[in-house]
Amino acid sequence: MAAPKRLNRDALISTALEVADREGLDAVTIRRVAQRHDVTPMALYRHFPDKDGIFDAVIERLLAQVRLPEHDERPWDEQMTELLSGLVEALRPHPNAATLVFSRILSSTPGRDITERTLALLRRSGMPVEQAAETASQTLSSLVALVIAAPGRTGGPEIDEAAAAREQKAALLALPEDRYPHLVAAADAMSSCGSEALYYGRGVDLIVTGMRGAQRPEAVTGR
Amino acid sequence: MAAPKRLNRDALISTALEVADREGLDAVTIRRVAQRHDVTPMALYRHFPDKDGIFDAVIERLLAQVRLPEHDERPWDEQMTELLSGLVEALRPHPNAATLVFSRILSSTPGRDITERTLALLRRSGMPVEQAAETASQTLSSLVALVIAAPGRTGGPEIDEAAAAREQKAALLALPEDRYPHLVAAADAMSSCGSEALYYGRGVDLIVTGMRGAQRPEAVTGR
DNA sequence: ACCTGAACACCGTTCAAGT
DNA sequence: ACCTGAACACCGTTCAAGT
Repeated sequence: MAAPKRLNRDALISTALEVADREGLDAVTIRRVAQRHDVTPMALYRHFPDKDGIFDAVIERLLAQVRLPEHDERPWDEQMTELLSGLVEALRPHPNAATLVFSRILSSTPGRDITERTLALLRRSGMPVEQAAETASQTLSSLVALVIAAPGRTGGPEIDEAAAAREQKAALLALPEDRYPHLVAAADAMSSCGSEALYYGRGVDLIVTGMRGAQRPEAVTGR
Repeated sequence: MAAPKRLNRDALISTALEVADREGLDAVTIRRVAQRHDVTPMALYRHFPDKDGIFDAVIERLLAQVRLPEHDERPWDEQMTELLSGLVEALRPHPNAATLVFSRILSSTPGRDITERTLALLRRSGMPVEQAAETASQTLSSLVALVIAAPGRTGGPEIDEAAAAREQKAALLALPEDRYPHLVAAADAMSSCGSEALYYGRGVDLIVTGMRGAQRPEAVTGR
């Protein structure tokens, strides 16, 4: 008879994600995840090839939450906005884990689906294949960056987020005002999101507007 | 008499950066850097408070290379393009280290200078302070993302870059064409930069065009 | 099939010395 | 002032076993 398996892959992924959310990516260790399940570190190797495999699974889960917009006759930029907003929504709750997406979009199935759709919409907008590929790549990584570097985030363990934001703000306000007038004036907005909805809404708009501009060559400056 | 100091802070930073470039960020360890200078790990603690201090110094050096454009009467978007291109040029040779920039732009002097100038140009474009702060934050992190996730980069140790690109391309070409028609068609462009100059030039344009669009409300869709 | 246990080659960092 | 040495509490991972 098979031994009753005590370990569950999905639960392990959840634990890894929780640890990442609460204490940062560096706190996610095989030994720590194992401990939370009252199991030897080596037990995890039944479910993942190695530590990176755990991260792969975490990202796959996050990206799988993204719902692709229905195929319909709406303008491409409207659908693009919906698609990209979906990606942002999926990553927002997990800014620490988001870093892992950079190297993994094309190696997970849901990531490939998102990329495929982005490419499709860019092609529909009139872009040649090569430029669409470049733009898709730039776009998706930029959105990940938006989540990682959202004002108020330190990138660290994030024990007390509000305190970190206050500290950040104080540091900016303490800057010499003659050298950093704008940084001092924007201390508040640079150290915490007034409205996350607005921050991400505008972030997506920045990109989509840039895409639209690429379709109107006269708007592009070049270098 | 003071003992002749064998260790040099700048040289240590160079070593850290070299290791990062060649073998990835994870390969940068205090012990490894120390070993390259024929010194005990503890010797480094004379020059840096801890490991993170080494990373801080690495990023400070990279960002210090960015030359801010002269103050002149050219249009804001032209100056912005120059500024952002300068940042990209500084980071391009060090994609592995670039990840560290996210959490450090505002905590290094050159990073603050870059951010201050970005804010100034956005304000000059007509943006209100809060939006300028948001946009500056989004812009700078997006450019970092461009470097980190440039087609052809795996994010890993990068032993053989060309081989990794070929492998990536083969993986894309092996995808089912009915489900991923665009991904298959764009396999080449998704797995390596045809022209890095074009990739980064268009990347900067994407952002700057997005900024211009924020000044023309009718171009913004919203959500 | 699923998990354990001991071991190996690494980490960052503290503390107490040496010269 | 500058560096060493031993030690501590961690890592990921291999190998060989237990049930």
